Amino acid sequence: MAETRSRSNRHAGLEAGGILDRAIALARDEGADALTMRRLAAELGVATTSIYWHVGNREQLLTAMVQRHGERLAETPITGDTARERVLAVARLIWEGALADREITRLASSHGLSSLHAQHLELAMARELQEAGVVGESARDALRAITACVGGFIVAALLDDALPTDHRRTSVLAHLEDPGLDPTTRSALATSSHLPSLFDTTLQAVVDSLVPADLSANAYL
Amino acid sequence: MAETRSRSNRHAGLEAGGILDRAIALARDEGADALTMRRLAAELGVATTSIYWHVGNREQLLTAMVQRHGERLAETPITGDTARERVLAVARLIWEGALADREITRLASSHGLSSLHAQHLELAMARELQEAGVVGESARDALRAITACVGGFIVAALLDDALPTDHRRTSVLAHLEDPGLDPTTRSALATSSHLPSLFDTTLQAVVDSLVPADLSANAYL
DNA sequence: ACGAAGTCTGTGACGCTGTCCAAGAGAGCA
DNA sequence: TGCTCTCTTGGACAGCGTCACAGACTTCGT
Repeated sequence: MAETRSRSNRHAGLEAGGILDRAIALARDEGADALTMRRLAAELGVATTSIYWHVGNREQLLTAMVQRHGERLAETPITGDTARERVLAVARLIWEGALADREITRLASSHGLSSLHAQHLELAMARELQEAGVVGESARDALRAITACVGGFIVAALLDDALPTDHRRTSVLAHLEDPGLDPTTRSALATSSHLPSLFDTTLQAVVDSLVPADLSANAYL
Repeated sequence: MAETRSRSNRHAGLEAGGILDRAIALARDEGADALTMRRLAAELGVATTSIYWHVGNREQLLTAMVQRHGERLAETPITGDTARERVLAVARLIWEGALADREITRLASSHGLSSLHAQHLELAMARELQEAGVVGESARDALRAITACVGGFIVAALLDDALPTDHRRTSVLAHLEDPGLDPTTRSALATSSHLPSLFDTTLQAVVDSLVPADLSANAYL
């Protein structure tokens, strides 16, 4: 009965996995800023140093959190008739997964861990690219280009709901005087785009430019 | 002789502009992390509180820095035969300007000030879009999509040279096992793409999908 | 010429952060 | 019982942004 949970509950039953889950929950529920070592320790009813013992310092904590969270993102099945469509579908999965838990994404993005966060989905995209006939350096470059654009849209979406109103891009651009600019455009710039649909059309174009059209499904092999 | 420099050198000849320039230089020369209030004050030979007096708190300092730096970015003339080409040229200007002073870009990007940083160039892009016949909400959406992709590439480039080797994306992806993946692709994933050329081809595709081809230069008007 | 008003500067503190040393408590084994 | 290994803790350290307060200097009104 005391043997079952491995050998790690010597004192307080604290283990790395539980710390990570609690950290993820804390960031998701109360924002990325709420995730401090002390706050997380308090949440666990433990001294700060215990986190260091089990997980390591803050950077290691964030890395492990993002990795763990990223594994869950890759569980959704990929749908689509052609490989080309499935490439786009994976892009959409990255996008949706990132926005579903924005605070984790924010944490990952501000610490250069986005690649780690989406690594499994990127691998899935590499597989779909291969099935579409894109391999080797072309696959590497296609993957890079697509994920760069996806990442850009994610950052844009994160900024849209976290920025103080006075330097959102809508206000920034609208407050810039330009006599030559069409008044229709000018007033449109003060409103915000519908990012999900913009994401779809833009990434469609990017994927189409990088992945050849379906040559009855056997261009390579 | 003492009247010439306006009326602002009451005590130490300190003024907002000088503080901002020094802050920009400090960030550029010694990295974004070196820019602390105390460090900047020491650099200026002044107490920290003086910065608060002239510029404001850290967020206001960063905002003013980014704004000032962004104005200089917009001084480069825009070249290109068709309006469509000039849209791409502006995108390239944003990209190159951002990478020329990476530390400032890093500062802007990590504080949600990227729109502010590139605001003048974005306005220039709006003008070129208008000349290409894209106005109103279409212009707003095109601008948004293009800048999102540009931003994504910029973030990707910043990460490439600032990340510890062990969780760069090349290592991250290469260390992921997948039996079904083509060995050529697998080894290519361990190398890094040439971002500048990838940027060009990708943004070419994005712009082409959003901006109609040149209808002998007078589609609108 | 003298004092009041306004403008700028410096001192020093507050609460917060990540980090870690050194000491202790508990379990298992001899 | 005592030794060892694993885990937990308290408390400190240096650094950060921020600001209340008091002092110094200039300018102006009288």
